[in-house]
Amino acid sequence: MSASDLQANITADDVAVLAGVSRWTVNRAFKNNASISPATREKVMKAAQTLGYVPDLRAAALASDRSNLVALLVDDFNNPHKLVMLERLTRALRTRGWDTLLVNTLDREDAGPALMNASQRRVDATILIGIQFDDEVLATAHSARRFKKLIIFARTSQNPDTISIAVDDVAATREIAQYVMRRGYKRPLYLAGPRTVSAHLSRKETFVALWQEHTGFTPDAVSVAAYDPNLATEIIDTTLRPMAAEDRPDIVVCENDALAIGAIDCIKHRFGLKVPQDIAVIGFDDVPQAASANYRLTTYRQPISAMAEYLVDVLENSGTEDMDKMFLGKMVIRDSA
Amino acid sequence: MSASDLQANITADDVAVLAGVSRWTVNRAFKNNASISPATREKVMKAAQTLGYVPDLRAAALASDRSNLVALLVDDFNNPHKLVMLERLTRALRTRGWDTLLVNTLDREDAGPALMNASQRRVDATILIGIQFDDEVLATAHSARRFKKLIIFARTSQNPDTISIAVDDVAATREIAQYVMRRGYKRPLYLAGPRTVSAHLSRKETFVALWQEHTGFTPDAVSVAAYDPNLATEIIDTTLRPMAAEDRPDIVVCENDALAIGAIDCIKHRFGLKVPQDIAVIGFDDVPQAASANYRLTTYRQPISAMAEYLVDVLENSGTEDMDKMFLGKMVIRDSA
DNA sequence: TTGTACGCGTTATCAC
DNA sequence: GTGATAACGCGTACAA
Repeated sequence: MSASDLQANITADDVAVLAGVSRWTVNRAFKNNASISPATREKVMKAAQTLGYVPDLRAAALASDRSNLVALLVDDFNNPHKLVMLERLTRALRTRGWDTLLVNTLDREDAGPALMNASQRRVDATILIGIQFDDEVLATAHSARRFKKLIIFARTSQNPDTISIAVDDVAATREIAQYVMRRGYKRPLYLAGPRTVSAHLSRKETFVALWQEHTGFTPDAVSVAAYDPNLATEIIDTTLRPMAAEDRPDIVVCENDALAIGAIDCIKHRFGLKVPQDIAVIGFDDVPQAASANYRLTTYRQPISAMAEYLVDVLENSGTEDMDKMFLGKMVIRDSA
Repeated sequence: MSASDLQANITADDVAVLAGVSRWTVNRAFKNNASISPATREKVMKAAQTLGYVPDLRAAALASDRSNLVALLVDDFNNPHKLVMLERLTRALRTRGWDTLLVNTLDREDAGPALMNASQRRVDATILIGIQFDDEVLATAHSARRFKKLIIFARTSQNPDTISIAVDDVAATREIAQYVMRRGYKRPLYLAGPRTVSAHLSRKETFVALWQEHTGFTPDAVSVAAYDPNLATEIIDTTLRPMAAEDRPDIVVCENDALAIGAIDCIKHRFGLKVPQDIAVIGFDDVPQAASANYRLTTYRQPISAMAEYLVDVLENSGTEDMDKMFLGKMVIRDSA
C-alpha cells in the first residue's frame, strides 16, 4: 500500500532523506541519551513511522561489538523447574533490554558445539543452566573459545573463569537437614541427580556429611542420570522393593522437586503408602506443582527472580571484580514432610 | 598463551595471512559446497584452528540477509506443555542448523513490542506459540512490520498472512467426543482455556456442537484465562461446589492436559472423589505428567516432533505456495476416562 | 546540535 | 580454483 511496501529494506538513509536530515541524526533520534533537539527527533520519528523503519540490530551489533544478546544453554528439559527458570530469566532480561538466544544442548557431546554456536553469534554473555556442563567442558570451552562472560546459573562452579549465580547449597542443605532431624526422622534416603560440577559441595555430599556429624550414621543415597520424575519413580521403586517394611526409610530427601514428585508418585501409587505418614518426602526448588493439592510438597524455594535480576546486573557491569554470588532461599513447609 | 589471546577479534583476514591465501578463500573453506581444493581447505582450517577463528554470524547475516535465526514468541509459561514444545522445537531447529531467539511475551500489551523486537533482529521467521496473539495483534503486526515468515505453531489461525502448523482440532475433538459417548458418559463439562484466534473452530465449540448434534443436549462449559493447572483447580471447585451430587458432571473434558491435571487435583483432593469412578477427566497434549502413576490421564497426543520437523521444512522452503498444514494425533487411553 | 570519514566482518558477483 | 570490488546498515570519533 504505502511506499514502504515497494522497497525491500528501509534503512536510516531512507528516513534521513524523508526527514531532510543526515543519516546520523536519524541514528541519534533512536538513541536514548543522544544530543538532539526535540524538534528534529520528532521530525525523524515521524518519517520513520511512515516508512516503517526500525533500526537493524544486526548491523548495530556488528558496528558496536555489543549485541544486547545472551545465549542461554539449556538441557534437562524433563525438569519442570526449567520452565520456571526460563520464564524468570527471559522476563528479567527482556524487561531490561536484553534478548535471549535459546540453545538446546542436545546431548552430552553437543555441549562443546553449543558453546561454539553461541560464540559464533558473538553474544555478550553465555549462560549455562544445564547439567551437561561439567568441569571438563568448561575448561576446554574457555581455553578454546573467547567468551565475554560465562555465567553458571542456579549451580555453583569452582571454575575461576566463570561467574556463578546460585543459591547457597550448603546453607540450604543445613536448613533442610536440621528440619529433618527436628521432625524426628531417623532413616533418611537421599535421592540425588546427576553429578557434574563441584561434587564436593553438592547438596547430597553436604547432607550426608551433616547427618553423619549429628547422628553418627551414614544415610543411604541413590542417584539418577537426570532430573526426571519418571526416573525418580523407577529408582525409588527398585530401592524400596526388596526392603522389609521396617527397613524402609522414613523420609526421602530429594535434590530437587522433580525427583521429589517422582518419589511421591512411587510411594503412593506403586506401594500404596501414605506421604508423610509412612514415608515423608522433601524437595528443593518449589516448582508450581509442589503447591498443588496432590503433592503439598515441603521444599526449599530458590529466589529465582532475584537471581535473574542479579544476572542482568552482572551483564550491565563492565568491571572486572569477582561477580560470583550466592543467594539464600527459604524453606516452604507443606504436608509432605 | 597463544597469539590468539593478544588480539581482540580474529577475522578471516588474520587466517588468510597465516594460511597464505586470500580472505575469500578462507571463506570458501568454511562453506559447504564451495569450489576449493581439498589441500587449500585443509591449510586454511589448520590456520583457523591455531588462531581460534570461527566465522562471525552477525556479519554473515548482515551481508547475506539470511540469519538462520528464528524468533520464538512465547507466553503461557504455566502450561507444562510449553516446555515440551520448546524442547522439540529447539531440537529440530538446532539439529538442522537454525538458532532460536526466545522472546517472552511478558503480557498482553507486550505482544506488539515483542513482534517488533523480532523484526529488529531481522530473523528469518517469527514463530508464535503463545496465547496472546489474537487476530487483532496479528493484523496490526502484519500491516506495520515486515516479516519474512510468520508461523503459528500448535494453533490454527484464519489469518491469510500466517502459516499455521497445528493438529486438526476438529478431527481430534471428534475422536474425543466419540470416545466419551462410547464410554457412556452423559453429562460432560467442557473446561476451556482463553479464547484467542479462530474461536469458531476451537476445540470447545467443536465439542459442544458435536454433543448437541448427537444427544440434543448442550453441555456445560467453563473457561479460564490461562492454561494453568491452579486456575483449573479453582474453577472446577467453584463450579462443582454448589452442585448436588447427582447434578455433577460425570466427565470433565479439558482443552488440554494443563487444565485436566488441575481438574483431577481438585476432584480428588478438594472433593475426595475418585477419578474416573465419580468423575472422569480427559485431556489433550499428553504432557509427561499425564503418564505418571498419579494421573494416568486419558488424552490426545499431538505429533509435536513431526510438526517441529515440518516447521523447519517450511523455513527451508523458499516457494510461495500455501504452507499451512494440519496434523493428526492419536488418543492415548489411560485410566482417567 | 548536526554532519562526515572510516571501520565492523562477512557475502555476492565478477574477473582471472 | 582463486583473488578482487562493492555492498550490507550501523557506530565511533571527530570536525563543523
